[in-house]
Amino acid sequence: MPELPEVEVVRRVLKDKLTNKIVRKVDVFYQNIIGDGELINNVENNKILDIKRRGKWLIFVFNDYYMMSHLRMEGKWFIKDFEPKEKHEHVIFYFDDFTLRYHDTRKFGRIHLIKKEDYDDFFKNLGMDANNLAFNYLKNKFKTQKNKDLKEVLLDQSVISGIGNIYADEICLRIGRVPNTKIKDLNDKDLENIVKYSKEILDKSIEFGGTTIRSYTSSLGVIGHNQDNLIVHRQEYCKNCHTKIVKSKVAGRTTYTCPVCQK
DNA sequence: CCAAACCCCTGCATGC
DNA sequence: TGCATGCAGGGGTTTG
Repeated sequence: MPELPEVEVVRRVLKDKLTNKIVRKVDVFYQNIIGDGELINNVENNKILDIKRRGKWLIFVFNDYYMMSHLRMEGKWFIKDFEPKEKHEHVIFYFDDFTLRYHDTRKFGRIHLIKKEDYDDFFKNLGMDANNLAFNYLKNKFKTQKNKDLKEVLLDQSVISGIGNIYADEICLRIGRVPNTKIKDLNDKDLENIVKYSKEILDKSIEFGGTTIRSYTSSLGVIGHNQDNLIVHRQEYCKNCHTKIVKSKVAGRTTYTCPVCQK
């Protein structure tokens, strides 16, 4: 389940391999990935100028368009030769000497082609990136979230973008708060810690190539080793204090908490 | 207006 | 061994 660090690692690999390459043809094999009537074939014979990222969104930059890719649970990008399509490959981009394939076993991911002028509108409900937060921004955003659980708000992409279930647990651990702490019970020091440790945790994960929990896949650029750095998420014992981790549900998600490190 | 429920999907775990 | 059942999960949409 790619979150900000995994998407960033993929972005860097794709940017390196695809910048200045021209898409010759696009084949869509599963329409729901693209959405109704979207003209993804408009990128044919267009050059990829850059690849950017915002939250968990990958942004392929063309002359007149941005192609927005969200991997959701299991989406992956592969670069391959001109070999036959595999079962879970749903979109194939043909270049002069290779192909780029969107692979997604659960078909939850989405690819949208938008006009450049629609960029702001597309992201109008997206919060600041989790590795570049600011205290005043959080202070202001949290005013409308007072009775919500901390973890629910960390996962809310309209408040903070890029955090998923793994890093939400890790951030709660690092700031020493249980995930079901109400926002109104956080003090300024907690907010400073969210800003500081979100950046630290996510940047470190990027450095380690992201977190790879399902090791049977070899997703492009995402054979990361950050799973070795996780302190609570999917752990049996806390890596800080070796106390047995408590498993529960918060915000509808499987949640891991250390009863000693978190209050 | 908000929150909860539902929906999209498949692989895997569980139970019999 | 194999079949049926159910669960996970990001985020958009629908319902209450």
